[in-house]
Amino acid sequence: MGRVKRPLTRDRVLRAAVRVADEGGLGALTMRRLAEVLGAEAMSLYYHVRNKEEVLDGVVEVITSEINDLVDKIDLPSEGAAWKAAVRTRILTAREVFLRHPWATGVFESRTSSNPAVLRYNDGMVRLLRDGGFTHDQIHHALHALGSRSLGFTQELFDPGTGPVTEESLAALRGMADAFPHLVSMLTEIAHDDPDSTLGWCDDQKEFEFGLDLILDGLDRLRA
Amino acid sequence: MGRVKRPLTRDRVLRAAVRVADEGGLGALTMRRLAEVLGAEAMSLYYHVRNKEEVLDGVVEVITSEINDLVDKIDLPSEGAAWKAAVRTRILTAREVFLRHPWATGVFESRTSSNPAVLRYNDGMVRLLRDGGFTHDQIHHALHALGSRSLGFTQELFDPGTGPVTEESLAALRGMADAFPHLVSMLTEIAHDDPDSTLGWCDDQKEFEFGLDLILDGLDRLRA
DNA sequence: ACCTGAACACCGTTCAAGT
DNA sequence: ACCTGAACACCGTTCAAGT
Repeated sequence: MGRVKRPLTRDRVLRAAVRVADEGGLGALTMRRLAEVLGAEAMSLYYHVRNKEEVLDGVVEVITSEINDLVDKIDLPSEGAAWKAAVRTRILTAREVFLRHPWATGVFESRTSSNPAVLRYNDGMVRLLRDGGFTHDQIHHALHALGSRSLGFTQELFDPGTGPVTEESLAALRGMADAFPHLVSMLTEIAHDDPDSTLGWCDDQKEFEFGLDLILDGLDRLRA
Repeated sequence: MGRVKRPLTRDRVLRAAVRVADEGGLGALTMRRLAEVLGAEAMSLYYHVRNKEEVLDGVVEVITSEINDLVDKIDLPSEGAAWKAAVRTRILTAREVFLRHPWATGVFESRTSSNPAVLRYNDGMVRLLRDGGFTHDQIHHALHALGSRSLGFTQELFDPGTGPVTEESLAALRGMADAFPHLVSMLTEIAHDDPDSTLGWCDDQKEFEFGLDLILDGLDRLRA
């Protein structure tokens, strides 16, 4: 934060990009704003990165490195049946990083990046599954089946509302009973079972773990 | 495509938006280009939609309606154990629509939309799972576990390359053996097993079905 | 009610020029 | 080698004005 103007580097640019997005969301991450926080002009950035795409690729690298730093510290057995707990912990640890940088999932989704950090993360995943006794072919399928869950986040399309369950939202729900009877039945029952839910309609973490365990259990059954 | 200038409507605007993206990708979908194909000025669009966000929300609605038209025609038993085949067919049918509009997954990912079309799709999904004997609570978990897979697409982060397996790509792979030993071992074995693969490293459809079946089998085991 | 022209505030990026 | 000022081509959007 000092007033002294350190020279720009690719690394400083990318770390600043994460900081800008942390503070103002992905929309705040413009080349001009990025230069501003670095005490430089927008055009100076182009000496260190080719274009904005490269900044976003770099952001993926920075975030994934943060994940790697955390998962590298995990010291759990992974031989045989222990693979599952090891992979589960790895993924839930990675997830913590996305909870700190909620805007980052969108960046990961927008590119199929295979930078060194992501490759290293996947390499560790292959190792754990290998320890579990899976064949290379099974591991390949497993990584595809996990998709973004492997890094700790999911794309939710079913979102019955993020706010808390209120009298208004319940009334709105009743109004849709004719058009979407099965959906409304389900949601009213869920709201009724947990009327004081301060978490809103769903507990993201619980749902993530449910889906993750479903897949891990399924994989475990495939082991030789 | 007659020369006659029909009046703009919200519906015409949204359908044109899908057409523009089909032809030039999501990047081509600008308000100015959209107006152009409709034979109007960009500013005229704002009489029918609030802003570009609403155009994108509308695109989700149009695409999901296309999906609903297809899945509504499916006539399969869904009582008891038959639920699985019914859901599987529904999802793979929805997937066909995204294969026709590959740019659309990005739009779905960028918003948690609950427009009427998406609600209707989910309503049908709840019905099928209900027929299968699941409780409302289980169905709720199931929809979260499926995530975007419920609509027929996944977010792939593990992508070892889209091109075909060539001598160059294999050489590049060998160069990474020190840094990512487990990953490289896996990929070389996969390439070796299927050396003439014209599909490239992975068959997207096969991987999608593998992951889908893993989840559906897992859910089936939860039924009362 | 429906559409438009001109204008504004913002992008990412190029290029020639500075030190 | 590193940084910058001015400028360009493009956005989405506002607003007053047309029919």
